[in-house]
Amino acid sequence: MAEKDYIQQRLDKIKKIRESGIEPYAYKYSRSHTSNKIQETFSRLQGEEQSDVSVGVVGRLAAYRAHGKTIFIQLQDETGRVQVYFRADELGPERFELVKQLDVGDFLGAKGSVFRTRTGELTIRAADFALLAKAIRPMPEKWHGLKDVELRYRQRYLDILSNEHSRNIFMVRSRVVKEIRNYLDNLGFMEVETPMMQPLPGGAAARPFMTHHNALNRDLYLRVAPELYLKRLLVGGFEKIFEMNRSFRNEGISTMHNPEFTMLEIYQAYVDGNAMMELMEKLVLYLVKTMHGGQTLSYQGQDLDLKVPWHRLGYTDAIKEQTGIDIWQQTPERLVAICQEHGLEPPAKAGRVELVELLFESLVEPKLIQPTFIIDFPLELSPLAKQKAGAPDFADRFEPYLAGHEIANGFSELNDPLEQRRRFELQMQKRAQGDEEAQMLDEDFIRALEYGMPPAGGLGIGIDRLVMLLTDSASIREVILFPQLRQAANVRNEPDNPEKE
RNA sequence: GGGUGCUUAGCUCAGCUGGUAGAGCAGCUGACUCUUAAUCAGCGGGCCACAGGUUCGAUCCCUGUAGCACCCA
Repeated sequence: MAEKDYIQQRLDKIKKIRESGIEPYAYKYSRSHTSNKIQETFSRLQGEEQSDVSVGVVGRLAAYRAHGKTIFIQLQDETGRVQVYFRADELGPERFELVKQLDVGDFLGAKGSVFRTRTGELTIRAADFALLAKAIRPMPEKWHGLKDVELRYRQRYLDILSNEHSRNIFMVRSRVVKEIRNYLDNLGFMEVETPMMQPLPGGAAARPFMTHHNALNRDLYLRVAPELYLKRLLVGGFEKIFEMNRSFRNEGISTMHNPEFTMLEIYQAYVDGNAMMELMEKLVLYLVKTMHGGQTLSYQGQDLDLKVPWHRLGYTDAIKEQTGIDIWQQTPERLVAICQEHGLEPPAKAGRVELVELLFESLVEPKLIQPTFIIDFPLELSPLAKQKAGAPDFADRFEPYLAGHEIANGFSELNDPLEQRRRFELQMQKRAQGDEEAQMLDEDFIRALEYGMPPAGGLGIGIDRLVMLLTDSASIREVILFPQLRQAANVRNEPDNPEKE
């Protein structure tokens, strides 16, 4: 049946219901038990036994089974489903007629005693009920749910109401975020909020979104990272801080990238990157234990063992393991040849470090299945990290990899203002040469460093990717409630008139 | 950015070598006072993503566009 006919049928029902003196969009209903509470509280009921108390439940009508003068429905609330039983002889003809006007998708409240049916299901025998909200569109298929990936993302409400798996992912996500806050709180970290709208987008190699503030008449950028503001707070004397919130990168969309994503950044004064590595591995192990009860995780058919300490492997050594070559001993021409031998096509103007980076991302990353910290990154790729002691071309920096994906990034924070200025200047040179991801010199940040920043370790964790691991999700879109999509071809409310009030 | 695939009823999906489309769920009508994807009988529902082309004739073949998915850079 055509969509408009469904809606017309429902509208006709609403008219009929209103004519009988009932408002189909109620204000409230008094609930005494959630669905799962019904199961817990009355599990002892046996045989013909019936509860002497009356309970009130609410939810969306999820299943409707009519048998002449009796009707069974299932109400779905956030905790699960509970069955409600309507009898014509107990409700009277008028009330029973209203039950017949109900559709799957409507919100209802019902009151009555609890009993167990012949088939053993705990059921509420409705003494009274109320329509709370009438749905005028048909729900997704009751058995298969909503399968169409595009619809699942565009109309996520349908996905979470009809697919338990999706619903569960977002409940896990919520718990992960909560447990992280808990964990850090217990360690004495303070949560802070720094600007998402920044005059200069700093803290990561990424292209920003730009916006404009009318009253100030100035361009602002959505942050690509909170890093430079959090470090200003270290200057200010806060010693253990974190921020867990959105950052924005104006880049491609993929199974691992959404333009807006959630990042946790943690900074601790007077420690170095090693302390942050330990914090990282212990935090993840804690989450896995809390969520899954063990120290292993199954992700996309791979078993990951999160026991600490995780493997540490040097950046250079990691490439050597995969290629057998010490990359720093090779000429750029030789590096291009090595790339090509592995089926890679380096961009024409790629310099030495870009070639090395390409080799690392293509040949090493996918092999890093079990938890591994890659350490000692090339300094040129790490403009905000402190040099490695005794190895000035390398940074005291690490990235943990799980299942072939980078899930965090951290280092001993560079706190030498002169060295930081030099690094920014190198970035600006790259920028002048056309590298749009190179970082911009932030004078205000340098000035803060000039007042003195304590030595500190910093760590940034991609929360979306972490949730992917913990929920065995193959795409970042599965763990973001409303992922960014292209404009649908057939949407009706196109925002060509955003001024409507 | 490149390649491959998908798009058919509100939803889940069939549709052969080109001959104007099917099922289940959902819906409507009727039967049914303990059902569990209730059952039984009947009925309705389609811009076959969109725009062109080839053809006597296109859901099907070709080209383009859009969205989505996967792979590659």
